Amino acid sequence: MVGAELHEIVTTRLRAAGQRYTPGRRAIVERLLGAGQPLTIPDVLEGSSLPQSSAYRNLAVLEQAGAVHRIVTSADFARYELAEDLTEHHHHLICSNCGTVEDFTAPPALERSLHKAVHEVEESTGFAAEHHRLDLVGTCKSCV
Amino acid sequence: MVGAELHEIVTTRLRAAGQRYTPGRRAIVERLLGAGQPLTIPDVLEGSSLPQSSAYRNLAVLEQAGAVHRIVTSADFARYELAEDLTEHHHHLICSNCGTVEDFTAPPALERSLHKAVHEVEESTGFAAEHHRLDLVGTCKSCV
DNA sequence: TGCTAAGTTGATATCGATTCTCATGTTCAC
DNA sequence: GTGAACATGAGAATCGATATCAACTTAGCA
Ligand SMILES: [Zn+2]
Ligand SMILES: [Zn+2]
Ligand SMILES: [Zn+2]
Ligand SMILES: [Zn+2]
Repeated sequence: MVGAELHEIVTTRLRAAGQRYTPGRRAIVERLLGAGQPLTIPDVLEGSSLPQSSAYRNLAVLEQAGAVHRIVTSADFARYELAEDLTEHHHHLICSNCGTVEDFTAPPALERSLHKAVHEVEESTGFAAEHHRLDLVGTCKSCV
Repeated sequence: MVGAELHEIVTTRLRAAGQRYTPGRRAIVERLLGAGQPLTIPDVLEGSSLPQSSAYRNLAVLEQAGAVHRIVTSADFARYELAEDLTEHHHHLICSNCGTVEDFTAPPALERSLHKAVHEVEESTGFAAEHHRLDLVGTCKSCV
């Protein structure tokens, strides 16, 4: 997905939610796009003149519109990334020491196995799964 | 795992952390054992005379001692369950509507596939995984 | 059984990430 | 251009969770 295309999709999704794609929102989306990993609010604000309250509000709006996904861990701050259908399906490596979150892509065989299991669980429990979430919790490279 | 055995293990773990297995802590462990699904603090307090501050403190102590596991979702309250090695390895069905969390056990083939993938990811990224976490997010049976 | 150190309790105060408020600024539609 | 609707940003408010601290229990020893 190239940048221009991304912004068009975000525009469409915001419109559908009765909202506008303002420069502040675009700045947030671009920062998330450039980061390549989920960012906290302080990360998003760093070196920017964006007010904190606007960052919180706009990330919430973008999440409601389906353009951004919020990741909550046991760390102090939540993290945000572009919605999966704007990037690609992936999972997370969560460092229990420093709190950083990295992306990783699971082997196709595992994804197939997952989809099959999701189906089985739906059948047997009556739970309607919207998506699966797989995290590996441990220690990241830079925390040794 | 039968109750008596469980309490012995909890006692041991608390001792190792320099703490005691008091009646209040035991009451919490028994409630978690009886529930069979992760409970919020209000759930734990319901119909009990346990003060809120003690519940928070003791659940934190039990978590540090490795007897209890804390689950954080996007719902208002965190949830607590007995540590996996006191029950059995399992995963969670998270209702995005009402916030409840149910346990489910993944098919052995999936767990094998997972372990293999975890190993591969560790090799390729340098991340040291302590455990994996698989959640299905969707709508529970009672939320239709 | 007393004694003391260490741990625990519970009411309350405090914290801090996030959300809410509202007056002002901006944008879109007609 | 005008008005309605939406967005902004500074600050206040919210609220789950944590810290505080004096009073209470317990464990271990003499
Ligand atoms: Zn780390
Ligand atoms: Zn997947
Ligand atoms: Zn539900
Ligand atoms: Zn598993």
